[in-house]
Amino acid sequence: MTEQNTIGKGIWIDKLASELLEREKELGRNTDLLRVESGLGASGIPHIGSLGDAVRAYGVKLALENVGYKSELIAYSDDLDGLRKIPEGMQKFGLEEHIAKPVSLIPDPYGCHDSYGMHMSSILLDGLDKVGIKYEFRRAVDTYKQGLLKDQIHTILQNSVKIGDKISELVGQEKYQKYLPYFPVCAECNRLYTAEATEYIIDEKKVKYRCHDTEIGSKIIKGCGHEGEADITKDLGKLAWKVEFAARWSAFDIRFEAYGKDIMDSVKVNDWVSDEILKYPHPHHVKYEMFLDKGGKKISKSLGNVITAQKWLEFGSPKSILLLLYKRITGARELGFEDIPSLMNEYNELEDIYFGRIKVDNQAKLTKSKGLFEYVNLLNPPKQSSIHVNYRLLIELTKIFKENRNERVMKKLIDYGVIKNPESEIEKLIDIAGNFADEFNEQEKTQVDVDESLKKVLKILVDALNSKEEPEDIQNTIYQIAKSNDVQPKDFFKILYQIILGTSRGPKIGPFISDIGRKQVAKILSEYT
RNA sequence: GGGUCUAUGGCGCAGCCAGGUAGCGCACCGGACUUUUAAUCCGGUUGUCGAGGGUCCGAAUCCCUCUAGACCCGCCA
Repeated sequence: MTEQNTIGKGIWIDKLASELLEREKELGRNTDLLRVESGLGASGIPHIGSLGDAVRAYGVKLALENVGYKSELIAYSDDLDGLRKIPEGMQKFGLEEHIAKPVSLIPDPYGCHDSYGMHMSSILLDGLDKVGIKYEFRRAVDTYKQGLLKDQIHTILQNSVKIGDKISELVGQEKYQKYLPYFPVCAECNRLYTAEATEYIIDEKKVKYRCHDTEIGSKIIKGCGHEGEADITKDLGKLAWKVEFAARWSAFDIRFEAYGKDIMDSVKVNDWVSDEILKYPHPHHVKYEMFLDKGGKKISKSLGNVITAQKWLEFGSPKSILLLLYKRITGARELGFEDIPSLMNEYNELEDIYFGRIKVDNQAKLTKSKGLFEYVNLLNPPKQSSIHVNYRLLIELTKIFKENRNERVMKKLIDYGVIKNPESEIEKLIDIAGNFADEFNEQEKTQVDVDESLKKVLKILVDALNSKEEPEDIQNTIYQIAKSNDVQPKDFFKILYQIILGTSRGPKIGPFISDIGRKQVAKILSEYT
């Protein structure tokens, strides 16, 4: 790669934006405003993957602006989605009766938002706010209530036979050859999937439906038997996913939307519907892999399996999230909180490259790294480098110091020569590193076996620590005590680490004991004598 | 049935999307320091880049075929 053919800042986002622009030119569409869209689920607790969808779309918006176009991100919450499953940890709220109702019609069990759906969406929006993403928020419930999609719904229902056949051909799903791709909300019981629409009365813009028992997953949802007609311009209902995107793209004039591979088939159908039925050239796409939970690791157990932005931010900076999401788009990823430390350090490395403190010979890599750094800073990079402290070092230090943590870790960092003066920037890092240490420190309470001879030796050490010994001598003292009492120093040190740190290794023990405080250590050790 | 991704030292991974010196962490070996543990620091070893073919001056990277594994869709959204 040379200077002249670098697109934008040189990363995949720029390439995507340039593909998009090329396509728009070919189509000859107006490019005054290029809208990008991201969908938010509102039926469950938003995973960092849902955040990723919006963050990446925002990246494309930035890339478009960077080359002189106006762009806007629509964050669309599908809060007409029906509640199908009660999320982990929410069984206590008695949501059973609301199963199959649109999440925007279910009261917020936490009582802080106007509905269950809004509560969930807000968690995601809060995450976006915290990492600095700007967006225009729209809700499905308002979109349908205001009839913004009524023309598209009308066209789709008029062509339902053609669409049903095409869905069957493209993805092998035959359901829509029988039913309309539109689900009214039952006027009697407020449920969504139970109302089956069989006929569209074109002149009246109404669908006929009957509320019957239906199966979701392995559960049977009882319908109320109501038969009625729903006005698609007024009454509540929603298009099936296989056609809904297309309606929205056309109505909102969306030019770009990324999607996860799990909805690949839906996108395929929607592209066709958009192009052929609604006569709106579908937006440019990029497909991404889903984030998977780490297999076989215990880390998620205490936390539930959901990695939310909020939880991530307890342990890592907003930039670590942006780095995760902007560094690449391809490739299946197993993701866990244990990835945070390397991302924190990787950001520092990028910053060093950006400010020329690390030399990179390969011009292409240099351009890419700099570009990535700019995107992680949302194309508003800092003027000066921040102070860098290795995040893993911070975690180790915060493991050791639990009391007066900030002050003592800061002092250690100054001792080590990592920093010169206490900095508020570093204070924040110590806080989150401390959170990480507290949450993930393997408190395996390894049963420390202390036999009689060891007890004796420990007692001698406790006495020694309680005397007025100089800290410099602690290391030697321990060694001497072990040796003169026929205990292998190796074993003795190991036992000490186990008692003090809960691990079998650690920092040099003499200075370490004086860091914690001799009296304190003596007290801990005496419990084993 | 349809589709996507992954395969790189002993282990875990980066590099691939825009071809140009195969890299990192852990482990391992050696040295320094330490009164022999540990920690720290310095140095070092480890690779037919899953297999085969193609394009190219040049392929881990691009194209095709194959093998193995993971996941998604074929309820719903």
